Amino acid sequence: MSKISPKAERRERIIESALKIFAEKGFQDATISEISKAAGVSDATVYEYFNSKEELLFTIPEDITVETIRETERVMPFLRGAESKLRAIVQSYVTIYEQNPEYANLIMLHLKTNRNFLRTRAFEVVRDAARMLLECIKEGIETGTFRKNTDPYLVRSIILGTIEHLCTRKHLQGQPENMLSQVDPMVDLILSGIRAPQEQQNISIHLHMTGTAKAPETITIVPEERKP
Amino acid sequence: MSKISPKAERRERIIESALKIFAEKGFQDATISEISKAAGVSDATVYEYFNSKEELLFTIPEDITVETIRETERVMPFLRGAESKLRAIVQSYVTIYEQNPEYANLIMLHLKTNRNFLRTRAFEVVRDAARMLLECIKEGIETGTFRKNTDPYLVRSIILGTIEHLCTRKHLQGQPENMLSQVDPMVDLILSGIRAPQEQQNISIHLHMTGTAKAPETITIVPEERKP
Amino acid sequence: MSKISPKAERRERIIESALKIFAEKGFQDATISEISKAAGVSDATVYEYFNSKEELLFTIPEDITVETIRETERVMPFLRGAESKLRAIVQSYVTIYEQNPEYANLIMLHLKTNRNFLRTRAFEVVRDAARMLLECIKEGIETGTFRKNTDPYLVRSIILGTIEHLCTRKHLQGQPENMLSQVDPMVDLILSGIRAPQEQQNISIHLHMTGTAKAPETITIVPEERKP
Amino acid sequence: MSKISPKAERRERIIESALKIFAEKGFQDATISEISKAAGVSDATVYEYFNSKEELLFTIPEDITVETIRETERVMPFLRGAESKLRAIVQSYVTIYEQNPEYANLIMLHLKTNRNFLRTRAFEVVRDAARMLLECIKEGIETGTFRKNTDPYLVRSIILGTIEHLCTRKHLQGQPENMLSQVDPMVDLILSGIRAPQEQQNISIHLHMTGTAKAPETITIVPEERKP
DNA sequence: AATGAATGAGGGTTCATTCAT
DNA sequence: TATGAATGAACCCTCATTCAT
Repeated sequence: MSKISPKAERRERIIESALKIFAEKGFQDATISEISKAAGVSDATVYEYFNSKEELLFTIPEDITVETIRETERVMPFLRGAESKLRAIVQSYVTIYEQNPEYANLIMLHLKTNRNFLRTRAFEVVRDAARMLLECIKEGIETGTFRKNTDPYLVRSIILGTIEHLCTRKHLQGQPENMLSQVDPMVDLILSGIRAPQEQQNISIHLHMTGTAKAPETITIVPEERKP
Repeated sequence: MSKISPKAERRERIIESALKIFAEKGFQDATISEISKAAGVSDATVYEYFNSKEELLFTIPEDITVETIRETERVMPFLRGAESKLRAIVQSYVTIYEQNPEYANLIMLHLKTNRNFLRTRAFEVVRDAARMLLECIKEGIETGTFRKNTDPYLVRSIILGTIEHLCTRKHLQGQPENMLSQVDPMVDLILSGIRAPQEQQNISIHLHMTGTAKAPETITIVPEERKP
Repeated sequence: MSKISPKAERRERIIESALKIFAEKGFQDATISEISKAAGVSDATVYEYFNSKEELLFTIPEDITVETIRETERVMPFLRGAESKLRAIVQSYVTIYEQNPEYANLIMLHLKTNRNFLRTRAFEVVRDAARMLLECIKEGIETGTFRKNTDPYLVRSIILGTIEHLCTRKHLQGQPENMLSQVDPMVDLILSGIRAPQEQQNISIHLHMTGTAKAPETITIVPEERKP
Repeated sequence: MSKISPKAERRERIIESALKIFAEKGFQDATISEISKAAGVSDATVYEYFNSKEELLFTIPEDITVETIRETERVMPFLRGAESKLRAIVQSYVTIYEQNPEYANLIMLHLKTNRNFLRTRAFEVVRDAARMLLECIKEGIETGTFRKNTDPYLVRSIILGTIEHLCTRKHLQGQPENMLSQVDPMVDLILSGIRAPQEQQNISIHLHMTGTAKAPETITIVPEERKP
């Protein structure tokens, strides 16, 4: 039924070529000529669809970003508890980047540091996603899952920063090979850091002072020796 | 007594101008003309000191990076315990970036994602610093301060990623105003996430004095001395 | 009927301007700006047609060289005897240079000594022409027209060297005014130098009629058969 | 006795370096910096001795040219006959070029086609040499050694052109290996071409017609048909 | 709607030459 | 006298963008 219009298809081809080439060479070192050739159209045709090289750049992440975020948002309601949600969001982020290396490359190496990108529709979606993460952290705090004095903004920065760092590192230096395997350790670590202290960790010691002896003036607690 | 040679002084001026302008406009959008004008020299003079625009770019972080890292390394021996060291390193990183906003800008927005920068002398120093951080984490694991199953590389990524994220965010969006104030919460959070469980240190002791003896006025908990 | 495409026409104009200007100022002192202006196009347009200044330089002689050489080759089959051929070739060379002074200038003053020109398609044609000349000399030797011990390579060097010298001299010092008038004397001189001695053709015959018999009406001198 | 002044020695070093480098790379592609470095002096020092890069270029051939020409001139009076002189001059030319390959290279590839070189003191010497050659040819004509109708200018062009061609070819293409071995064949060839016809080549045939017949009115010499 | 062709605008880089020391 | 240091003046080349067809 949904016949793709040849025009939309052409547009798509241009975007794909642009993604590939921008990711490989960066915005400045990529040329329209190169992109149009890869897309099988003329330079001028690129300008039929996009007003400028930069507009083309900024259009690339739109679809994929929007799509993925929407998907994640759709899953959210089915998850219970801040921890599960947080884990799901992180998983979602990393999955996108792992499955779309060129997209990841473009975002991490070329768009994230572009001032004009901040004024972009695509970036708004990114901002939405970041907000979702923030809400989730706040929820955890409110429900008592996370420490009361947790700074949700800081936690978000830690999460996003870590993902970005891993992703950038992977694309520049080839490590880590598989980012997805890092998700659980990373989330575990952060959750450990912000989880509210659990009751069972508090030990009550009942001292029954039998006899008439004076209570000791000093109680020395000697931690068990750690075996090296 | 050590009069600064006019040549070194000129060189310094060029580097400073370049830092300012590269940070403001990025590598590609900055022109040698602009930089040379800002430094009060001619275009050709820039090329007397640096072989190319890119060499100029890569020379900028050298001094400041080297200097700061060395300083941090000098402090290390005086610190006891992985936690203190880790905190000091983070503090050191953030201090540089906080005190040299243009340098931070250049690193975070323009150099971090530059493939050629990886082959740079300045980057080697950066790598050294990252290694120092890693060693510190490993030390914490070995001495039992941190969990045995901690992945030191992941922890490092979390730390560096967070710093980078905060820094990038500050330079693109103006927040957080003061990164230094984030150091302690951030380190606390991460340490909480990787600290080995030490019941003795976290437990609440409820003394129910059921006898007739007088309650002691002071209970001193003396942790056993840690052997260095 | 065959309307010249405007593109080819533009290209032609650029080549003509380049010829003029390169001939006048030499390769290094000519600028693309100058050439493009003379051709009535922009600098960038020159680069639409030629990849570099040097490529433009090397393209210039292509057409004219190829064309003339081919023409000379076409005439060859109609000529009988090495001497006639040799004379025709020299005539052909000199005619080109006489009729295309700028081309001559470019070749003699700027291309002949250019190392990279040796790797050029145009130069291959030049080499072909030189080979044709060589073959012709060899033919003369084989057929006995020229001395057996003639070194064909030397003869060729003499011929080409002379033409080049005359041409260079004309363009630098204005003399000789008309090179074509030098062709016959030059060829005569060289032929005299390499022609096989043929006593029969040069001898004076003195007839002293001392008897009363009737003289024959025809005396046929039969040159001794030459052993191949 | 003749202590070389250190200044003259410096000057000499600069000239030698310049010869080497100009010959190797050509005038335009050689840099003063390169030359001064090779000479062990500073750029500025080069300008103490020579007013410009071009002046330096033109100064190079002076000494060697003057010296060689003078030497040849000194030998001339001891030679008898135009042929001997002509041969000596050619020999002299070729010897210089053979023994000073860099000098030959410079002259043939870089100076010979330089318009400004014509206004040079060094070129005057070259002109003198050419005049000497011309005189020698004229002498041969006057003394009857060479044909009366010989064009001395053309002969000179043939001689100089051949030498130049051989020399250029050697430096660009490596052939001929040894130019000196070409001197005799070349001179022989040219002399054969211009030598006045010798008496002994006229053969007298005495026909003794016995009988009473009338002498023939016409003797036709029919050269045998050449088989194609 | 698509494009072949053209170009304006601009930037990095080089180097002969100068001059204060 | 020698030079380290500085630079003015150019030039080649690139490419995003436009526009007539």
